Amino acid sequence: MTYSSELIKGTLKTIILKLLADNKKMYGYEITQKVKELTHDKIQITEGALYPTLHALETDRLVTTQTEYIGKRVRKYYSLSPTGKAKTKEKVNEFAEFMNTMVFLLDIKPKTA
Amino acid sequence: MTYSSELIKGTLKTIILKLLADNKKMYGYEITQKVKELTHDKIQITEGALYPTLHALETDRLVTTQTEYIGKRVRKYYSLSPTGKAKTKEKVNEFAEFMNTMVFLLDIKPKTA
DNA sequence: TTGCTATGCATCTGAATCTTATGTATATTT
DNA sequence: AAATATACATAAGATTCAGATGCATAGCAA
Repeated sequence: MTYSSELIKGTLKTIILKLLADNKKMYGYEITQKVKELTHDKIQITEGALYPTLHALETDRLVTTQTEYIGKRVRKYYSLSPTGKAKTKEKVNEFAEFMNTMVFLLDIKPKTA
Repeated sequence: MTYSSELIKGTLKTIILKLLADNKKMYGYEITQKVKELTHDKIQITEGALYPTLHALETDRLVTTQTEYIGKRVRKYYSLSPTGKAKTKEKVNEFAEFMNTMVFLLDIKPKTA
């Protein structure tokens, strides 16, 4: 099962930033695998969504990059800049608030675990 | 304060369906005002987003419509069809699950009210 | 050794969904 | 009389994502 793609919209950037905040440096492919793993395949980040987003984060100076070679294969690592760290908190907080609003609007009962 | 628009993406249809599930029949303008009111202006539905969405719901047979005249002014009421009611539960549940996934992914602490 | 799968980067076309602007018209308030 | 609120709607443009495609290296199984 995968969430209908429309739900992911608007959260991708936040997810990526949060992963980078927790892992110091990660490369693109690693991010897709980590999200797959953490969400038990419920969220799959496609490459067509991932790379443009990473490039946008770089353009906005929220991440810095360093290229490494594993054998002959290129690997591009992304790390949060100080601005990026601040932005991450901001985006995560905003999403948390948004969730509270939606819980109220949609009258969602908390899970009795 | 208003949530950054990207967050709303993908949830608009769900919000509208849920409102109709709670209110039997509503017209477009009423929906925008109700959402504004319930969210204390944090979510604002623009007309450019609302009407195409309502028309899409009608095309998909999730809602039925009835036109009324208030004086000389047209008012178009929307009501959920049986299919629409089922779809509403489906969408709300999906969003609830999505939120659980995101809470875990983003490591969001529940609010201590 | 050949082919399949995984790793790893990237771009492009198209679809979906939203914002902003515009348009029309009636009703109410100042 | 003018401004604001109510009420519908569409159109152009921006954003953002999925799916397809492309290139290349690496590992594993037949």
